[in-house]
Amino acid sequence: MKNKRNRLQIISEILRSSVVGSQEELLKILLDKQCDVTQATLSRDLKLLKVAKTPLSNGAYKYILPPVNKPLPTEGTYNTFLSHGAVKSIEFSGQLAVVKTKPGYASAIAWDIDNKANYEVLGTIAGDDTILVIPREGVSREDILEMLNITFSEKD
Amino acid sequence: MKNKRNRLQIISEILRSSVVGSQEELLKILLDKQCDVTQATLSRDLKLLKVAKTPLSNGAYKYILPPVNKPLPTEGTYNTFLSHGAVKSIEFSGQLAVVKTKPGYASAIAWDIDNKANYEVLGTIAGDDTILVIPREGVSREDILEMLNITFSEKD
DNA sequence: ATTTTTTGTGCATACTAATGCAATTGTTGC
DNA sequence: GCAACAATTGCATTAGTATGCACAAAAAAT
Repeated sequence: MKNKRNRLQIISEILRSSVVGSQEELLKILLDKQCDVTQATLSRDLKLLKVAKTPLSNGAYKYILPPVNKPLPTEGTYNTFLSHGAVKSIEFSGQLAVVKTKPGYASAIAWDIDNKANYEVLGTIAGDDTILVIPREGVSREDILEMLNITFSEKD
Repeated sequence: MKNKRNRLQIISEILRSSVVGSQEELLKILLDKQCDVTQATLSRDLKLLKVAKTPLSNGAYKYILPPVNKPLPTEGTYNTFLSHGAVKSIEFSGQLAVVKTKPGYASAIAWDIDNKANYEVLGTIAGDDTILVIPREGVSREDILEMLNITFSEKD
């Protein structure tokens, strides 16, 4: 077990900067960079990174990273979302989440959520002090909370 | 050789409206819709449509259509809704549909939907670039897509 | 109309990716 | 330190996907 996090980092850099069409191919590139793993591990890594394999116009395939590569499952950032000055509460009902903000802040916060949330959120609709968050199917309440905490854990 | 173009259209509606994780799975859904093809053909279709297979947070996989910014492989009278200049995407979660538009366009498009959709839609709520569409009970996702395509197929 | 070319498809198979299992290594709490 | 547990990986295998080839159907050319 060399260093997984480092390897994931290297993989993202490779995928961001070149066209890789198969795991075997990526395997060789990694070997050159002193990362000696098997295809099995690579498959798991790519799953973790949510890398998609997509067809190109030229008939080949390419692995692509998800649009906004969020900080991966980093540890302990709790309640940072609720610590955000403008956010008052978040509650769930059924599949939906409702975020309450200070008056006037809803659109701004909603915009942040829209732009920083990658997979979990389908869309948001903001009033003046209320945001309706529509999670993607299969996304749990915990997933949403975690996403919000990570999203709002730095600066802003 | 039934009708390739029609099949591609059906495939994209299926992929837009549900989570499909393998070609075999898609094959079965297509069979229900009187599209009887083999996995080989499906693989070619997906390549043509540039459909990517991507891992989800929940550990499963999903085929996803490319973002609708480029001219789809020849377009007839299909996908007219998504071809609408201001409409960026439509996705579903649970009973709800979420339409993304260019900034500022949501209300206008929502108004169109409200007024032109008779039975299928109970109502819409629009933010700035997001519309929440609430379908009537018993209306399927594909019904919604079809309704939108028809609704937006003329002048507008 | 007949030939030629292009397109669409299935079949079989090669290729590629995902994963159950077990072994190993790292972590945590006594 | 040591037991208990969690994380990471390889191996072997299965599951899943892509494609060469051949043929049929459609379209285009003559």
